[in-house]
Amino acid sequence: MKQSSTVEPISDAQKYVLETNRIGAIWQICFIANNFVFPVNAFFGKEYDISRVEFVILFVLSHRDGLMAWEICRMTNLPKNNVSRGANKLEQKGHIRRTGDPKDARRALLSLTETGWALFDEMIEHYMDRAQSILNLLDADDQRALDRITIKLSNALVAKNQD
Amino acid sequence: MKQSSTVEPISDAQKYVLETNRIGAIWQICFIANNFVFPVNAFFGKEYDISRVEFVILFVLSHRDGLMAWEICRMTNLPKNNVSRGANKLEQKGHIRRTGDPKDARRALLSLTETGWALFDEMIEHYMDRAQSILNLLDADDQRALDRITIKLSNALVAKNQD
DNA sequence: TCTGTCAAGTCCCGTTCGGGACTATAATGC
DNA sequence: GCATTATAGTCCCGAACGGGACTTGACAGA
Repeated sequence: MKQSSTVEPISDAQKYVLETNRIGAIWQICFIANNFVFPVNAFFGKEYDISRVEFVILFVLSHRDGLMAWEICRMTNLPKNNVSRGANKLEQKGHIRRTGDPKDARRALLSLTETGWALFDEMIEHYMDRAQSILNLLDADDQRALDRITIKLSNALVAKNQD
Repeated sequence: MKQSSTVEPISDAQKYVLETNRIGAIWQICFIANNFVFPVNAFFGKEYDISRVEFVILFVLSHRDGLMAWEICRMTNLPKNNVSRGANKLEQKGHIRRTGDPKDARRALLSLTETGWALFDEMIEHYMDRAQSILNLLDADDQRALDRITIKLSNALVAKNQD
């Protein structure tokens, strides 16, 4: 591997940043997230013709069916026009269904169709493999601790964002 | 707060996803990263007219001066055209300087200027405040554990990507 | 029942993004 | 020395993104 003119390998510079940066774990978290999300999205885009936003919608609906678009926005921090577009595309492709709320014509409850479930089940396998191959770089104790702490932090963020 | 027709508050659905999702800590990590990065970028864009990529370049250069664009790409997973654009804009604004390598005309070493350092010092304060306000949702032990584990995982990813 | 306000979703439009082709320079092999 | 390959960086262009205006429908208050 060719090195920079500083003679120092990149991995050393990366480690230096990781270990001395002034925003601590947040930098690492963004680094890990980017390392995971970009390749996976690129793969999904090519393999399944599903964008990041579309996958997130499928993912959320696989846990709670019958959500409205704005609920998905709140749950994921995605802007509503982005979710709107994603939901429209998924509907066009037949992966989700909109059920109008008879009591409120503005509302549309989104839910996965048969083919949507089939697609999601296939995609989530790839996703899990990739996620696990990253997490397996840690030993079992650290994996458990990471899971516990990130759930705690996420829940705290949810609560914080609520008001 | 208006609730969905499912009667269930969104935060409950969010918690459910967080705790039952099949990709584990990776979902949480992406969630936390997005929760942090989006608002901060929006703020920086307005307040300092600095995009995400530009800030990342400043951030990396603040740790290791005199890097080349491709090294920043490797360190951050950003595509090279994006870094190229960011570096050009930062140069136009006078925040970084390109020093041509006399031995290799293709190479240009990037380094922060005085004004670049001044800008970065100001921005990093905001960044640290935001990061800390999120991390402080955890107790001191968990903060330490999270830092330790994410550093370990990041370093492992760096090593994995190397080959 | 009219009017003002709010809420869900869509549309418009300028910006950012990123894959891949391309340019320019250096290194390598014969 | 010349042809080939590799490397650093830029350019082009279509796709994705997101702020904010807009549309439509619901609802509260007088």
